[in-house]
Amino acid sequence: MDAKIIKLKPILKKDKTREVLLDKAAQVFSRQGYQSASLKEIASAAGMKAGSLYYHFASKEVLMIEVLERSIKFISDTVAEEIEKLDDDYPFEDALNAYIRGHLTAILKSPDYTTTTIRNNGQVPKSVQAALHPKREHYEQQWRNLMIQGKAEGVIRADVDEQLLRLMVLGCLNWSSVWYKSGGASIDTLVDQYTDVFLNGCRKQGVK
Amino acid sequence: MDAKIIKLKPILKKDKTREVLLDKAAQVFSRQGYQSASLKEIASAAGMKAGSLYYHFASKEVLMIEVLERSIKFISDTVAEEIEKLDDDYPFEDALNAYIRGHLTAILKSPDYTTTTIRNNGQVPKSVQAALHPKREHYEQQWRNLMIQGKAEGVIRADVDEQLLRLMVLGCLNWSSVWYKSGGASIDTLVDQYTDVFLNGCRKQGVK
DNA sequence: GTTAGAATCTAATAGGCATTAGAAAAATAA
DNA sequence: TTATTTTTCTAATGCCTATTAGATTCTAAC
Repeated sequence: MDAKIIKLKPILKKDKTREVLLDKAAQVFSRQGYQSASLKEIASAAGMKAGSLYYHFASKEVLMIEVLERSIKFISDTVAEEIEKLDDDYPFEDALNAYIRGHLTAILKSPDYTTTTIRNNGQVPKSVQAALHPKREHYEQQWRNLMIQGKAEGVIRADVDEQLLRLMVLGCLNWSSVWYKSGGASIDTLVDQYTDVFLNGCRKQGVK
Repeated sequence: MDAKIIKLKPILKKDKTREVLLDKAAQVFSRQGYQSASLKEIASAAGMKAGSLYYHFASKEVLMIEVLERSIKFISDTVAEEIEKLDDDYPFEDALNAYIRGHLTAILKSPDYTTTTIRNNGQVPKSVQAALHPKREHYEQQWRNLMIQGKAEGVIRADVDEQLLRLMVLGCLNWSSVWYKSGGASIDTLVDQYTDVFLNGCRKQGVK
């Protein structure tokens, strides 16, 4: 209780190993799903035995929670980056495009973490679901605010329910991770068509 | 090898039990996912022991395959019903509405079977996935044809990719099963807004 | 080189799982 | 009733699982 009050540089190997474990866990969870992913497989992908994993994470659940937290943060951050690229006083159309671009980029470019979030939506223990709820809710609120902006600006038609619209867009985006294969259409192509169709519809003007 | 050539009425209890088992399996699979659904739970929901299940189904995989086959057939049939309600020479817009109504009705009104299909998309053994592929493909082809009709009629804009459009709509519909709670918005409300937004967009005419 | 702590491994626990073979029971037919 | 077939149960198989405690090895500071 005297000297050595300051303990600096606890840069341990531990932290790096944690990163590797989380990455491998995301990989395995996203491909196999929570239940059928085994700690043995995750550990061995990180070059260690299953038991050693418990030095870094208290349980499989805790590991999953951390993967999912990172996933949500990553999506949220990517959206924020896109928003920051806009000028101030951006109109709703630009904001929508930025949200779509951010969410889709995050999902499709780093699928390990984000696919874990999307695929394991309902199949994860309730305790995990509960732990994630606040962050999930916070991100969803941003989308709600976006729709409110659209209504406030008078861009979104009055007879379009903005809650449903939000769920339409997000469903469309999330489902992309189910079918998207890199090498096909570019993400930009998706973003532009999604924005265009949601704003203007697929129908040619002047028809009927 | 003489008389008794005709064996009629093999109406056994077996067939009814199979039905019950399939229904309960759909319920459990849809809620827990393939891997974490246990045959013990399915069997006990049908009032029997896990071992007895093997009198009716050769394996867990076979059981899952049959559930999924029924699910696809159910969705496909429901869509077909909606199409039959239309007059002959229906325009693309009506067909789109019928497809959306059929698919969504099937998904949301009988969620046990259909949610199994949607939730377990990537988390099921490859053998199961392979067994289902033909029926899945056949149903998807109907949607492709719908989009081709829209293009042929000149209703869908030239700069809208019809493959992407199909994936947008289906993603939007399928994702509904993730968030939809009976008691909220009616299915008809969803159908109408989905059709409207995909055809016309959410943007008010004349803005900008 | 000694020592302390960090990181990993070994080996065991306890439990769940799908699956199977044969006994038992239930339903049906004679 | 008896005989036969259909259906279910029992009990065991072997395998895989998450988790734990303690021994072991590795790392870094002195």
